[in-house]
Amino acid sequence: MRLRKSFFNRSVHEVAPELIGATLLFNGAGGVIVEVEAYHHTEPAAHSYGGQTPRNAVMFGPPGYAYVYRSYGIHWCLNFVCEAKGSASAVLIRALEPAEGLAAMHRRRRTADPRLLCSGPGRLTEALGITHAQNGCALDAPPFELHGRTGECEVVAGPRIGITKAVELPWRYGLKGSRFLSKPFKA
DNA sequence: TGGGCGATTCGCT
DNA sequence: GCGAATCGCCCAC
Repeated sequence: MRLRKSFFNRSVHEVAPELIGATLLFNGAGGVIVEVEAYHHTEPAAHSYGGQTPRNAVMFGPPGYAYVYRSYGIHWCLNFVCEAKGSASAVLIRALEPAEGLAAMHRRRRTADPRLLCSGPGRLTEALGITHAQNGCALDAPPFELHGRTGECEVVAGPRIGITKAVELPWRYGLKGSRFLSKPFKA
């Protein structure tokens, strides 16, 4: 089932685990979401924690849109804006299991190893061809295509990766046992 | 107005 | 394991 904007108009803590097993395509390239992290404006690791700036403005807008920011001056990271307008919460998409548009993704990533295509937030945006041009784009319209998961899947949770604030919050979610995680979950 | 630092990745040791 | 690449934001001067 195709995900509409209303899917995202709920608590980020409901949406994030439900995105595991969903399918994300961009211009026909992408795959199954196997790892995400939730960020909420009330918690200091979120970009929106300190209030609205030109960079994070999309986070303060309505849910169901893409927030894309530059990480370490090099990579692009893709988020889905959640909750009601002004809540400024989002889900960071961290890893996909590649499924569609494999040739294009291998070309953009310059690797033959399928596990290096989309296993990391910077890697998956490069594989799909997502940049700041997509900041503020609707998620329920081309070139984005999002489908809800079709069957049951086992979701595991743990602490988020690569942050220095609010490190203890277990807001990283993953597909149990997936070989395409950016890092394994602690057993 | 400038220096430090971050939701990262890659290559070399 | 460690450090470099590199851009925008933020806080201290």
